[in-house]
Amino acid sequence: MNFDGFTEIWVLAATRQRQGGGVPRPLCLVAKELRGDREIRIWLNDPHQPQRSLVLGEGSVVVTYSATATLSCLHAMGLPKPPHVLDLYAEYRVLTNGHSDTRTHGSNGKVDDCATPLASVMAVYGESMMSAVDKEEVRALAKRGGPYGDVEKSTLLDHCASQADAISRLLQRMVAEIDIPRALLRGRYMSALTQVEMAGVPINTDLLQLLRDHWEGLRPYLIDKVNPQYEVFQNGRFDSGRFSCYLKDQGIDWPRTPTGCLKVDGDTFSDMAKAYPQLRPLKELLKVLGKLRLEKLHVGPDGRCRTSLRPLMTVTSRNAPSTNRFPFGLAKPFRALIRPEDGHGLGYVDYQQQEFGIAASLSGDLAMQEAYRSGDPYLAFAKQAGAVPEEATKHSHSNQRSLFKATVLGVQYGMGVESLARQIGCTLIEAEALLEQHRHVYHRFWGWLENVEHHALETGQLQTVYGWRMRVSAKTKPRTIMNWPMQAHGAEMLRIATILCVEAGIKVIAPVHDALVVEARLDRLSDTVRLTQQLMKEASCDVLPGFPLRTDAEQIESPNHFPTDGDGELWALMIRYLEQQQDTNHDSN
DNA sequence: TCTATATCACCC
DNA sequence: AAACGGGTGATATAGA
Repeated sequence: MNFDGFTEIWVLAATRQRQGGGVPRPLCLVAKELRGDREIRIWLNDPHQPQRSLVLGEGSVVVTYSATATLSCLHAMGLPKPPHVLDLYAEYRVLTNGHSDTRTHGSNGKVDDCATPLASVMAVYGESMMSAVDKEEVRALAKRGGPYGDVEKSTLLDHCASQADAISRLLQRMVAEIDIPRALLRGRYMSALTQVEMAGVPINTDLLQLLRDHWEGLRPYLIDKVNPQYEVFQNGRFDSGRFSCYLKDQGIDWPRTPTGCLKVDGDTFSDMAKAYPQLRPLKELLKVLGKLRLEKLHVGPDGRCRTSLRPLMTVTSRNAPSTNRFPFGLAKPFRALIRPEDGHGLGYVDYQQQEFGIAASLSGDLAMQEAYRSGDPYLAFAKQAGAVPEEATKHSHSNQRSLFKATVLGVQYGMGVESLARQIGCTLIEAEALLEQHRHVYHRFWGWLENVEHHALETGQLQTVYGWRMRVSAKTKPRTIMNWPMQAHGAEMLRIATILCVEAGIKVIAPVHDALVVEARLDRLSDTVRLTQQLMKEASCDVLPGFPLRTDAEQIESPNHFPTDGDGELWALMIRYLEQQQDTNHDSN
C-alpha cells in the first residue's frame, strides 16, 4: 500500500524553546505539502498571520519525526488535531528494533551537540542533513526565547523548513518498507500520547517544595528515628559492616549478591521481613533514602509535572520515561506527591494478571484460559494441579496459593528451579515439582512457547498482532524471546487503550505499563473510571479476539493523595517533621 | 577529566 | 557458566 488514498501529504517540523527544565515551548512550525508543492510557515501567536492558514482536511496525512513535539506545537497554535499521522520515528523503531545500535534516539536523551536523532537516522539511510542555517545559532536562539527580530524569526523558520525537507527525503527512503495501515495506528497512538504528555501529572507542589527545602534535615531525622533499633547507620550512611553485625546478632542468614555483598534491595528485604518483622521499618527507611531524587521532577506553574514518555523505546515497545522525571517512576512512597487538583479525582485502572491472560489467549491453552476466567488464576492453577480442593479459597489456602502464584509469575520471566526455590523458600525438589505441574497443566502453552521460539529463530523476527517487530538473532537470549510476546502484546494493548480513552475525551494523565491513570472532576470520576474500564476491555479484545481481560480500578479523590502501598508509617513521620519545620518558621517570623 | 562498563537500586 | 523478562539511574571503577 502507498499514499494513494490521501489527497494531501503534509510534512511538519516544529521548533520549540528548550527551557531549563520544563516542557519545551512551541515557537514555530513549517508545513510542506508534497503533492502540490506548497509550504506554509507559521510563527506562534503572530498577529499578522492567521494561524488557520494550515488546513488539514480529512483526506490529508501528516508526516513527522517524533510526533509529540510537532503535535504539541499544532495544539499550542490552536490548530485542530490532524486526522492521520505517520511518525517516522515510530516507523524507524519498528524497522530497526532489535538491531544493536538503534536505541540512542530518545527525544529525552542527552543532547549531543552535532547529531540530532533525525540526523542520525538520515545518516543510516545515506542522507545528510545539510542545513542552510547554523545549528549552533538556532540552538542558542531557541534556548534564549523571544522576543525575536525578523531576521531571527526567519533563521528559526529556515531551520524548521530544512527539518521538514529532511523528513520528506527520509519518507521517500522509508516509504517502501512501511506498513501504512499499522503505521497510521502507531501515529494515532503518538497523537493520543501527545495529549497525555500535555496533560501532565498533578503534583502537591507545596509538599514537594517542603521536601526539597528540608531534605537536608529530614534525612538525619528519619535515620535517628529508625536507627536505634538497629545501629546500622554511621555518619548518616548505611554501613554494611554494621548491618552484618546486626544480622549476626539476630542470628539471621542473609542472601548475598553474586559478588558476595549483602543484598539490600527491596525484594530481599520484603522476603526477609516476612520471616523477621523487626526489619520492616529499616526496609522502609532504606527505600526512601535510596530513591529520593526530586530535583529532576519538573513541575510547571500550573502544578503539573510533564516529561516525555519516550514511546516505543524498549524492544517490546513499552514506553520508557525517565524514572527521575516521571512521577510514577519514583519510589512508591513518593507517589504521595501525586495529588488531584481541588474538586478532582484520579482513577488508576490496571489490567488484572495481564501477561497471564495474554499467554492464555495467544497460546490457545484452554486450561490457562479457564484459570484466567476464574478470576483468581493462581488459585485456579493450584486447583488444576490438584494441590488444593475445588472449594479452596484464597483465605483457606493462602500458603498454597502463594506458591502457585510465584510459579506463574516466575514462568513468565523464564525462571529456573534454583531461583524459584530461593524466591519461595522451598527445596529444589519442591520447586521442580511446581514447575513440572505448570508444564503439565498448561502443556499447550509450553508447546506454543516452544513454537514461538523456534519460529522466531527461523524467520529472524518476532511480531505482534498489530505489527510491532523485533529482529531476532542467535545472540538473542532465549528468555527474552520467551517473555517478549506477553510484554509486547501488553504494550500494544495499552497503546490501543490509550487511543480509545483519549479519543473518547477522557483525560489520561499517565500510562504505567499495564495501567492508565485518568483524571476527572469529582462528580464525573466514577463514570470516567467505568468508561476507562470499558475501553480497556475493548482494547484487550482488539489484541486478543474474544478474550477480554479484566481491570482493577482505584479512585483517588481530592484532597487525598495517591496511595503509597506501604503502611505509611514512614511517610507520616516525614510529614510530621515537615510540619514541625513549617511551625518553627512561622514562629520565627 | 572524560567516557565506558559493571553493579546495584528502583519501577511494571 | 549460569540461567528472572523489559526498563532508568546513581555510583564506582577502569582506561584513554
